[in-house]
Amino acid sequence: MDFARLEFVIDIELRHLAAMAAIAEEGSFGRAAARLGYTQSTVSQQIAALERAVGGLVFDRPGGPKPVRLTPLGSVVLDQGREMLAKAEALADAVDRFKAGDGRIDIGTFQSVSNVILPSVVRRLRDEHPGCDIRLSEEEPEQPQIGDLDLLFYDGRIDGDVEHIKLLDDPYLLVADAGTFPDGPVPLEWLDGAPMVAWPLTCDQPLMEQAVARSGARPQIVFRSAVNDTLLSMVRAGMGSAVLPWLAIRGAGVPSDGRLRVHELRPSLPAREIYLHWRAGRTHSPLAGRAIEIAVEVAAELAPPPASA
Amino acid sequence: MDFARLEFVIDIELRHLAAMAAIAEEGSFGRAAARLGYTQSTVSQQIAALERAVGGLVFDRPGGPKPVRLTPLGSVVLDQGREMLAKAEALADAVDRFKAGDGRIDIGTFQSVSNVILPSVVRRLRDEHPGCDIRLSEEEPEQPQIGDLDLLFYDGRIDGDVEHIKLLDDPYLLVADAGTFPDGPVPLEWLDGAPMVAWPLTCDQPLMEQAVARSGARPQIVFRSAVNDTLLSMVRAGMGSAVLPWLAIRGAGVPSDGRLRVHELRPSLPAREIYLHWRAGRTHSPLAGRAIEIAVEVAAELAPPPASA
DNA sequence: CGACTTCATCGTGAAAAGCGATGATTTTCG
DNA sequence: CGAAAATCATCGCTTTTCACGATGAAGTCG
Repeated sequence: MDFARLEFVIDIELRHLAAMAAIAEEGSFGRAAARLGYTQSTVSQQIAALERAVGGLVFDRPGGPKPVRLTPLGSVVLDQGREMLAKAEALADAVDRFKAGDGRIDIGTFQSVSNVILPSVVRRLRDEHPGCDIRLSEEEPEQPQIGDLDLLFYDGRIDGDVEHIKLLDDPYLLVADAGTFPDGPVPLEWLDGAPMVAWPLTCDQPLMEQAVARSGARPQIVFRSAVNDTLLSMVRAGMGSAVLPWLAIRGAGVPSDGRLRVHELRPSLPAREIYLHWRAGRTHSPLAGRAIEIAVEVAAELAPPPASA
Repeated sequence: MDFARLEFVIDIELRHLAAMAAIAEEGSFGRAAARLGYTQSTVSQQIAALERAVGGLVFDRPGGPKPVRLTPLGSVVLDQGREMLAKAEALADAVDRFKAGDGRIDIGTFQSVSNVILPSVVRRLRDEHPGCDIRLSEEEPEQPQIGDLDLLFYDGRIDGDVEHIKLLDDPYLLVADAGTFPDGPVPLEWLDGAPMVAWPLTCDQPLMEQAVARSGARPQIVFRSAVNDTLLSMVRAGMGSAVLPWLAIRGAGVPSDGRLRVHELRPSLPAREIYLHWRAGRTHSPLAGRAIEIAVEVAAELAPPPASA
């Protein structure tokens, strides 16, 4: 922006333009003053200041009961001034809308994480703030970056200057074709050597597989895919079992699936933790603040009973 | 205009928005202050005032050498604020252009009056101010009205609250077919009973005809038209003579015409007076002021020698 | 931990805003 | 023609705001 060009405009005050507009409509300094809640002398001085700023008279004052009239310069100033006032009103409106919670919010979501949570959050947010502009981005770099996002869902901690809140613990469960294992909890060691399908080694997946390995079981990963439905189809096809977080299983509608069985693991694996992140030290928009609250609510409602299957 | 909506916006100053924009670009209050010619503490207080006005922080100040960043609210305010600043610049530009003489001017001209003067005035005005917007209107009510015109040419005085300047005396001359009269001045009484063509009875025409009548001569008006070329064609065709102002004769190119002769009248008739009018008490635009000067110049150059033919 | 950078705050003097009262000028009306 | 009314400008006056310089508080970096 070129600030040199603003040299004398900087002295123009919106108050003065508003006074000028009121005078132009009323035809009198005094009536304009009454309308604006000033005294006549104040308005007189405001116009004097404006005329000093633009370097010329903006009204001809005939004196007596004749209405004042815009000078040609005054017409120019008022034309442009009205546009400035319109922009000022637009600013006020935008600020009001922003405070009311409308506005834009950028949310990052990664991988299969929160394909259950996020839709509910978006739904409630849109219901509360029909005018809001919600943007989602699902990128998957090596290290998730908060970048310019307002909020970022991720199943793990993020380094950088970031604050976070844990939304829920998402326990790992075993999904297997009916008949593979007897109903009920499955000991972790049964997975040793078992054919399994699994997610790619991103996000929490490496940690989970390390936990399995630490228990001594060495399953045989026969297929990796990030697509849950594909994995579950493979399970149904007898290709192998899968250890998936509860959210992913629920999201795919497994409990109502005839061929699939869901088993708890014994001992249970460390649950995947779902976090919501945002940049530290940044002031939230009202919308972002509300989104965090909603995400916590949704997570609480979704939270699996500690030990049910 | 709705002034109630401006309640809190009225407290926003362009200075503060300019400071905000500079800070957003520089990333620092201090550098922005240096750029704007303020001290850091002043800029700090300006932003504080702006934040008071919009009711929320517009920058996050991380402290230390980290650059300050816009809050979400700040983004909203700055987006709108930049538009306000752009309008402010537009105002400054418009005022500058106006002062430089660009802008609009409305000029009224009546009847055949000033079909010689006005083109030269317009030409010079346009040469000096290529960007100017010149509007001419040629209306002919019973009483010419200044209305919203900046300038009004008329061959007589106008009542109302009007100032004026006399541009020139436009003497009446006799135009006749070659051979009708001997070369040289023609006594007014020779017109008694003579066939003549003439303008309609508007503007100065009635006054002129009354002057002729007062001299005792009673010419016979055989045709009236406001179109000079038509009148002169009739003179050429032997239909009759014409008493026309010098400007009209000059405008039609008569002196270079083979069949027509131009005679002075003895005694001469009171010259038609060409005035330029404008509303009293109204401040001129620079363009209007210059137009008046140019009109006077043009008139002076056109002024006929007192007694030549 | 100390040097450095950054913004906030404090105190001060000057400037300006806004007010009420008064003045000057013009129109209107008796 | 003169009195009344209406209008904007101006003059003190008080309160607020502006801008400054100096100092303080908080963070980063070596």
